[in-house]
Amino acid sequence: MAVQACVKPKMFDDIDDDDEPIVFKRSNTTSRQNLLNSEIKKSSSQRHDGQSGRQVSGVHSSNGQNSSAQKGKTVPSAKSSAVKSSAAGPEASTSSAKAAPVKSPLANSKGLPSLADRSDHSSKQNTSIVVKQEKHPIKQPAKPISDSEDSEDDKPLSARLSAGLSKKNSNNANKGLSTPTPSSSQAPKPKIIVKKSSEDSDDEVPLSSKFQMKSNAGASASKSYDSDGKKPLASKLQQNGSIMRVNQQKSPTVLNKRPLDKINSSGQSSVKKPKLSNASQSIKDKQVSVKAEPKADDDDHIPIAQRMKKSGSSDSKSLPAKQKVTKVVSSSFKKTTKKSKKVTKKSKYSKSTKMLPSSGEGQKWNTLVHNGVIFPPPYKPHGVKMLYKGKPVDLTPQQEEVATMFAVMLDTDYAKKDKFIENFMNDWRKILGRNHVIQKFNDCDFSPIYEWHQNEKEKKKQMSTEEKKALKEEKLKLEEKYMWAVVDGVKEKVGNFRVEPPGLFRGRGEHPKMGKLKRRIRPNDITINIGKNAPIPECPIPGESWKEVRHDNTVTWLAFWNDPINPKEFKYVFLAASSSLKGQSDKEKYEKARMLKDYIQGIRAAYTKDFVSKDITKRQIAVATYLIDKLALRAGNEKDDDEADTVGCCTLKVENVKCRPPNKLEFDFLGKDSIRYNNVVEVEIPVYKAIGQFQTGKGESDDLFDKLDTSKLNAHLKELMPGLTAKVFRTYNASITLDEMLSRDTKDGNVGEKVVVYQHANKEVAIICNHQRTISKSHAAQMSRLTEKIDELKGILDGLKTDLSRARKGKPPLKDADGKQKRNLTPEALERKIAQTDAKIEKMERDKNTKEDLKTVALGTSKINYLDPRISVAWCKRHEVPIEKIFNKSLLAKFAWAMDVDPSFRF
DNA sequence: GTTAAGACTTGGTCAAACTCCG
DNA sequence: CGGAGTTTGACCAAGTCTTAAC
Repeated sequence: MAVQACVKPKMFDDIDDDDEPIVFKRSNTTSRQNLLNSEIKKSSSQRHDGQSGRQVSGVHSSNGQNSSAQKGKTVPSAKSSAVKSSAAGPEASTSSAKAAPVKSPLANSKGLPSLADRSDHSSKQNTSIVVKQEKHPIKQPAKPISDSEDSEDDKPLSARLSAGLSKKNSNNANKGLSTPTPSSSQAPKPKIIVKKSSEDSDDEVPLSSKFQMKSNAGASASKSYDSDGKKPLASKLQQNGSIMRVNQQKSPTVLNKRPLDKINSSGQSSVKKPKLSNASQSIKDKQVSVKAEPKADDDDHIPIAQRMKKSGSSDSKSLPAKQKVTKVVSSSFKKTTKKSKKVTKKSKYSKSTKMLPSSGEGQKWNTLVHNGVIFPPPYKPHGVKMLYKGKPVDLTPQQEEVATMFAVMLDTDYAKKDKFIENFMNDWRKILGRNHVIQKFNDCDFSPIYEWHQNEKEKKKQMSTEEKKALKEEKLKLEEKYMWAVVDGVKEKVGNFRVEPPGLFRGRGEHPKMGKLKRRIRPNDITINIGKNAPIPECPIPGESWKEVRHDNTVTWLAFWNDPINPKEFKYVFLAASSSLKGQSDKEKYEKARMLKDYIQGIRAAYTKDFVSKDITKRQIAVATYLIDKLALRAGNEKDDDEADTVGCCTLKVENVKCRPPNKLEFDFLGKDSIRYNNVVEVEIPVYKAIGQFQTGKGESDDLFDKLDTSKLNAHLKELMPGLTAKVFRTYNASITLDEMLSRDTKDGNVGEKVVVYQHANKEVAIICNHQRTISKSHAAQMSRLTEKIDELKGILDGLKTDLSRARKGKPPLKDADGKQKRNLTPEALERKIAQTDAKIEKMERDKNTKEDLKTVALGTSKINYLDPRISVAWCKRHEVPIEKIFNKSLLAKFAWAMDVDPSFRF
């Protein structure tokens, strides 16, 4: 039973072979196994969860481990899946089937992206440690077709399916690199590894990711499906927000949550090690240990709501029926697990733990090796002279550099803003010197530089493909060493290893500092954080040196410098999103949100009660919490005067909320990034009244919640549930909405139709979170082009219909627009053509509507930050939708930790 | 209890890369 | 092959939240 351990050795090969896309499928067998695996995993991972992965294996995260195990078992099923698919769903199968063949060829060449990669990595890594390996090939069934990604939402477009195949194969590519190292826990000595990796190129696959695919996963835990559990907030739905909300309402539920019951069932005591659910658990544990022992026991002070949950909470999920099945097995596994765990533990347990404060110290890593950061190249003067009062002006390179920064922005809105110009001129004047000929902005003519720049851009564009490629390779060569770090022996991608180049600050909204010169950052501005025994990165600029070198393993940053615009703030260099460090905290974030599911009822009941509390502070907290819950508002920290004037819940001003009798509220304010939030919502009468009370006697620009700020609010939330803060509600509401919509709206159908359901849910979440994007400049043109095309098709359709009726009477078709005689077709052929044209028109209209519909909605943000990827992965497995249709390459890498979730997982 | 510092997540934009289509 | 359209990923700003300091 080494199960946990890890490794999955050579999957790579296997995978490669297949190349096919991965479809998740679940078969009974599989599921069982999954369960098992999951259990295992859980136990192991969970517990340490934080650390789990890495430590244990040394290499990867827990996932890895599991995966291996699973793989073995799983495989069979997987394979079958392919087959099955056909059997299974009529339509679906077709698509998949089709796809598969096609793809494979491609695949070979490139390899499957994500999966392959992952596997690869894993294998390598594992090696080191390895415990068991089984390899099996997991195969992946058919590849998906990529559908066209269209985004259509609502409509069933059958069409889309067809589209595509393609696309994404390319992704992959990477392969190997991984070099994983063994390392593990303690020993830090990685270097070797590092290098290797670089070779590989790219892969981005995070180690952790590697595994994945399997189907299984923590079944037990996951299971919860409950319908009851989720309770939707009625709220969201209800809103009708003017913005665009759909109105749906789901009121239902909420009422009771099953929590209690379920929870209990699980039986926690035993839980401890064996299966923790994950993060949440870990969190709990930590807390407990740290501060709280007491807590656990005494609930007294804990709010009711909380208490309910206490016990079971996280585990609750696990319990359900499914387990039973598994159980037997599981038990045995557990044992194993445990053992292994122990081992593991030793090594790492302490280590990585996440950041939860409680757990002792927040150590994030044991060894950290990296090469520092790379600086932008020095400025190269172009010598193009700008005009001042119509005459060319000589500028020093430094002066020219700043002038050029402005010149290249001539065609942006920034260049037209007074504040921007003022700040720019102030900083530029400092460089020009007091007596410089250039004094007034209005006498400046930057156009020669602007044109020079446009010209350069054009030249670049005109370069041949080879030239571009060569340039790219050169850059890669230069940057390669900075792209990776080795954390506890595992090679991980670095996120932003390039130091920000100098430029003019582009604040969003009406930022008081826009246009200020963001000066060049030098080594002397940079603090490096690296393992104690690791070699200190060489400073890339000869003759200069780092400001400081630290060895702080309680933080995750590799380097930082003070923001030149706001010296009190820092710019950090972190690992990429695909790293296991980030993955772990991501997972913890979602586990916390899932925990909220068990408390939410109590919390809602509590704040509802406080809407009429005599204590005004309580009332404000209640109403604010309600708004955060129902409208997914952000907390709203206080801001300084030298920042854009935006607000969140706690900083709402009286003028931002208008009461619309009888019980509606209109919100209108600028939120994060100065994105406008404008929504009319129907609220409970007590809330409506309370808002009115908060407004009375205040001026328009006074704070609506004068007794409140985010720290008070969060302190209160923490009393309701451990670790609860305002932002958790956004995550919770987004994920629960996705989960519910998917389970409610997914119908039998082909892959394309299912993807539409997903996109529709995704859009709903984006609307709830107010994720907007600016309408593309060419939107109007694109729309009218679509309309034109549709009209053209309609004209053709009419012509065909005329021809058809003539043909039926035995007459020849009319001449076409050019006066040429058309071919004489049979009525049947014409009918066929008419049907085709009809379908085409329909699809285009759907596309057009979708496009209009989504012109201001950004779907990506919620997918990246708010939707628990396990919901998507499990849904894909349940419905045989290839995960690649939902997640692109980078998302697959980022969510590697979620890939082995059990198909029955529900948020 | 407030403020400040510090660390990390969230978010929109834009240009490059890629896909589609004629 | 070329251009329009779409998607991706880099970029870096702007939030949230915790903890340390007064």
